[in-house]
Parts: sequence; C-alpha cells; structure tokens
Amino acid sequence: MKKFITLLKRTKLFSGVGDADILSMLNCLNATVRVYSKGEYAFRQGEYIRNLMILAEGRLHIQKEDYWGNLNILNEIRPGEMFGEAYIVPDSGPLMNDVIAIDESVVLFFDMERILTVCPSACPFHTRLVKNIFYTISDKNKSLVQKLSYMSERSTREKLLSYLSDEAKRQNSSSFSIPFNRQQLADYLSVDRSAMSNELCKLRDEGMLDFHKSEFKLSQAK
Amino acid sequence: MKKFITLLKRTKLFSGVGDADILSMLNCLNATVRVYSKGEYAFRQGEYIRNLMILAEGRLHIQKEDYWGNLNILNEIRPGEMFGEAYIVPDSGPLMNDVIAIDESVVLFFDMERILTVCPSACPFHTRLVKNIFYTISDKNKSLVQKLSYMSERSTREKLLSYLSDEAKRQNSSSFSIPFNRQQLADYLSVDRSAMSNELCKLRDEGMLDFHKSEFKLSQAK
DNA sequence: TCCTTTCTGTTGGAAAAACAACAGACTTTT
DNA sequence: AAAAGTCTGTTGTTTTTCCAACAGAAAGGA
Repeated sequence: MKKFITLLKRTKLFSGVGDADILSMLNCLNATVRVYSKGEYAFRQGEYIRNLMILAEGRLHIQKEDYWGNLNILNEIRPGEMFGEAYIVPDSGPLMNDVIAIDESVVLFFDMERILTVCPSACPFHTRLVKNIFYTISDKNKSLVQKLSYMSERSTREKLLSYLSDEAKRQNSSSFSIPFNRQQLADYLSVDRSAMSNELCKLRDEGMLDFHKSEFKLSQAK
Repeated sequence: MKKFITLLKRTKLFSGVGDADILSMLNCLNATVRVYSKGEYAFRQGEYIRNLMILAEGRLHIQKEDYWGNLNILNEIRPGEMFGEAYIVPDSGPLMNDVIAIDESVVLFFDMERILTVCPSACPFHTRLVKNIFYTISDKNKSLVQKLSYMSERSTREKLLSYLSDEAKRQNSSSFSIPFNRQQLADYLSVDRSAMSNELCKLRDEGMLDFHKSEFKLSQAK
C-alpha cells in the first residue's frame, strides 16, 4: 500500500492528510487493491457497488449500452480520480453503466461504510476525510447543475449566452477567458461546432459581445 | 425550534433521528431561523454562503438573471427541501443564482462547519446526520448525471431512447411506467412537446416501442 | 524558414426541431 | 349529464441545427 501514498496525497480525497496518517487511514478504511487488465470490465451494469474507488494507475471508461445496443462513453477516469461515490447510498439501486479498463488499471477500494461511520476521535484525520469527500461531491454537484442549466437552453445561441454570462459572473468581469477551444466548447454544450461558431459571429455582429480566440468580452446589445 | 421537529423528522437530512435527538442536534448545529416576506430575496447572486438551509414553510425559487437581464427559473424549493449544499465548499466562489421567496417563507440555517467537524461521540446522532447529508447529495448527483446523459444526446429521438432505455434498466423490465405526462417529459428532456410526441409515434410505428399514456414497452426494432 | 497540422470561420444543402394551431380523448367540476 | 378544462396526437410552416466541405490563420515541428 505504501507505494500509493505519493498518488493519494495529491487526490482531493486525501488532500491535507500527511503521509503517516494516510497509511493508518488506509487500514482504517479497509483499503484493498485490484488490478484490471486491458479490456476487462471493472463493473457491469446491474451490479451493486458498496465501495468508493480511486483509480491509481491506468485509464477507465464509464460507458453505457442502451436497450438497442448502442454504446455511449460517458466519462473517462484518470489516475487520482474518484468514482462510484454516487452509488454508495444503501438503496441506490444497481449500477446503470459499465466501467471498463482501457489500459491495464490499478484500482483502490475503500469501505464506504467506514468512511462515514468510524468515530473521528479514533482516527484524527477522519474528520478531514469526511470534509474532503463532502467537498468533492459538493463541487461536482455544483458543476453538474451549472452545465445542466446551459444545456437546458433550447437554442445554441441561448446556450452560449447563458454559459458566457455565467463565466463573466464567475470571473467577475465582462472580459474573461474560457478554458475551451471552439470544439471543446461545442462538446461541452452538446452542439455542433460549426453552427456554434456561426452563432458566435452573429452575436459579435449584433454587438452583444466580442472575442479573440478564447478571450471574450460581453457588451450591451446595440 | 420545537415546532419544526415534526417537519424535520420527515426530511432526508434528519431521517432516522428521534425527536429528542433532533432538538439537541439543532443546538449542536447552531440552527437559526429567518423569515422572508413574499418577494424578498433570501440570497443574491454574488453572495457567499456558509450555511446549509432547509425550507420549513413557504416556497422559494432559485433563479438566474443573465448579463443581458433575461430571467430564468432553475428550481422551486418546497418545504422540507435542503438547499445551498453545493456552496459550502470553502473556496467555491460566490453564489451564481438568486434565491427569492415566492410566498412568505421560513428558512432554517445550519452551521455547515459544525456538521462536518464536531466529534460524533459528543452527539450520538451526528454520524447519522453526516450519512444522511452525504446520501442526499450523492443521490442528487446521480440523478443529475443521468439527466445530463439524456440531455447531451443531440436529437429528440436519441434523448427519448436513452431516457426510456435507462428507465427500463432501472425498473428491470421492458415494460414500465414513467412519472411524467408528455409535457413534463418534454420539459425534463428540454425539448418541444409536440415534436417529442411526434417522435414517440414514429418510434412506435417503427416497432421500437409501444405505449399507452405513461406506460411504455420497449421491443426490438422490426 | 518551410511544411504540416490544428483551429476557426464560412457556406449551402439536408435534416430536424420549434412553433402554432387544432381535434379528439379523457378528466374533473358543476 | 353537461360543461369546462386538460392531455395527446397530428399537421403544415418556419426556423434552427446538423453536416460536409473548404480556405485562411495560427501553431508547432523539422
């Protein structure tokens, strides 16, 4: 287990916890390791998950196959990332997705029940851990809600405006830069790139905003 | 505070906690009450939130105004529901939305720091509370991810298929009923009702599925 | 520097969704 | 039982998006 400490101290889950404490917590949380070979399924749709996982090495895809057999990749997990946190609720039902190892992958399993139950006084950094995990899912929650608010706009134009408007708020300035190129932004908003690019230029021509590469500036419509 | 116990014991946050314990926990969590009159803003965009809130009475809207002044209602909070949980992360930035009282509303404030920090041994139901709050957020997370996976499909048809496919999985049967009427389903998937209704009928005519009101049955395409 | 690759804006035609409007089926109220 | 209201499917028109293709600009590598 020792070899994972360097990785773990950089994860959100164990941030702020010292090396020695991580080691003792791994015991406390009943941590186990499992290696999946390339192409192997870590979990399959319909299974029940009772652990919280962190990917130590490799690469995983969370994917979904629908009733008619169409495959859809929902997410790629990279080393240090946590997954499974949404399925540890006692009666949360079976897993709706498949988790497959794209490369040979090393996965750490933590006993979720212990994370939430064991008395912090017995393990001084337990409180820290609970906070960290809480903060992590809380953050995720927030970004999901935000993305959802953009995506529920009906038109590409409105998706763009709501996203850019929020970004301006967040960065507290009408001039700001975004962390996406055009293709990434289109993917994020689930729209076609060329149509989006087109719409951006229309907005510019209408005087609503201006941009250069990933730098944007919002203005009042003329 | 006593008068809120009946309500609180029915919330997800305090489920499984007895009356007496709720009362002592309210102290432990530094619970405070605030009444908002109809039309009053509980929070405004740009503020920082340091509490977890439960609506005791009334009705709140979480809404957003964009840079150009367009208003958008994101969510309606009803009695017993929790909110603000996504903003308690220390450096989560300012609130991006407004929270406004639609009717006169009574809101309970809980000290988030205390929820996550105080040693459970001092307050026997604290562990229970941490679990409850974790489960609640976790559940919300899961439903957000699911909704997002439907909404990121590009066409109405694909949105429908992914939603119905998941519903069949979840209910573990190719025959199932959904909790929406047509308009609600359209709103949930962010599409036009009539176009969706049209698409549903096409799918039926192609032999992919059958339905009657909110009862659906998936089948292999002919 | 030149060459290759990536990124962005632009276009025109094809496909899909939104919109408006309406009729029949079903519910609820009176 | 009648009336009013809601829900659903259907249609035709308008608007928007998607898609494919391309050219210039920018970035990166040889």
